[in-house]
Amino acid sequence: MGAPLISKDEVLNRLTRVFRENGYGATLSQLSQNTGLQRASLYHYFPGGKEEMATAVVERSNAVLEREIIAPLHGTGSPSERLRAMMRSVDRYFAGGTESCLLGSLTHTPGTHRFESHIKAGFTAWIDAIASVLTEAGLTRRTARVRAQNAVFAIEGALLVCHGIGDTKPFRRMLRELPEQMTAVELSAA
Amino acid sequence: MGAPLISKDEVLNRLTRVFRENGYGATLSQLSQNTGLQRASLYHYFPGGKEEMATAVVERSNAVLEREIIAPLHGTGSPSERLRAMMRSVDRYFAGGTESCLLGSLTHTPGTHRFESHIKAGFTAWIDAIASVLTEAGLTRRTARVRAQNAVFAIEGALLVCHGIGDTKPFRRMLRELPEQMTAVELSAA
DNA sequence: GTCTATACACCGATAGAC
DNA sequence: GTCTATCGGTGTATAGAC
Repeated sequence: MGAPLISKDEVLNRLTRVFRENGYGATLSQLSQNTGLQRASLYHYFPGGKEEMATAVVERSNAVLEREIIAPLHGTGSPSERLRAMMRSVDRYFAGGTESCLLGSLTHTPGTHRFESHIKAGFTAWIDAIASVLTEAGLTRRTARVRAQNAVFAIEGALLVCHGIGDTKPFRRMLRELPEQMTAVELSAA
Repeated sequence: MGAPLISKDEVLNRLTRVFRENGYGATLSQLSQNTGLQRASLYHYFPGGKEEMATAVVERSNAVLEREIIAPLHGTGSPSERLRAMMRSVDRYFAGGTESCLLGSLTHTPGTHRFESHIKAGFTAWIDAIASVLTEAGLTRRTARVRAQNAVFAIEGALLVCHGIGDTKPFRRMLRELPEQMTAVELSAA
């Protein structure tokens, strides 16, 4: 013993999986089993215990959100192409609706006041990036902001409800339909 | 001692509050504190322990959903009036976005496989009732179903995200805007 | 860097007095 | 119908050997 069994990055990957499924209610036993490390070894990597593990996970997760989901919004192509690219990333990130959102899981779990700022930062960055693209697409600032919020609500709600009813199809349908709805021209008093 | 301090219905009210906030992660200490009853007294009402408490709470909660939120959809008035009535009920039920959804909280909490059927039943009944009204409003069955799903996704997602970012205003905005969006005429290839 | 062993609090649940 | 007292199990966290 003494030689590291897996890299710290791989440890974080596995911790993330557990926190995504269980929120802050994840237990050290689960985290230990899923990493293959004993509890005491986890404390070697994270002396601050579960709180430090969750903090590391949510910070890295927000970085992934930035890189995998937000960055495509600032890429090349038309606004609606970039929105479709984001939806593909979202579909991949949530494994077609089978995997949960870490921020959502943490929001629901008790004892997560310590992560409030991370949760808020993640959701806000996502909404802001979408709003920026929609502004670029010609929508007013206010409409862009409203539709960006609605899009994130739709994704998070679909994820939750589809998990609850045990059917991921409506989640994927939603992802397909969203870009067109978001960029549609406004109807004044239909 | 011996005389009941509060009615069983009031016990259920208080248990519901705790389960809504904490999901199945609610502890007997919390349930005891919020009811004013000692743990052992809770076992008098619910010999099956926490599982029986949660079952009673979710079953009653689904009955409330049926009575307070679904029933207005089958009332009098035009379809869009009934949708607006439902949104008012939803706003009241979630206290303007400050209170959580029991079904949502249970969905996210570990150890809730026992409530899967209740969760699915609640969400499904809600979606079906909305779809029925939208069909009545002249939408095709398929469009009605899709928009009903989207409406519940939007409500649940807004509830979650608004809780995460600590601002309930987008939730209430969403409730105001939803009825018009749901009943709008379809645009073919905008 | 990994492990075994352990400390101590809280968990859900039960026994039994009044 | 309420309570105090207590059980066994598991929770997070730590000590210390190798």
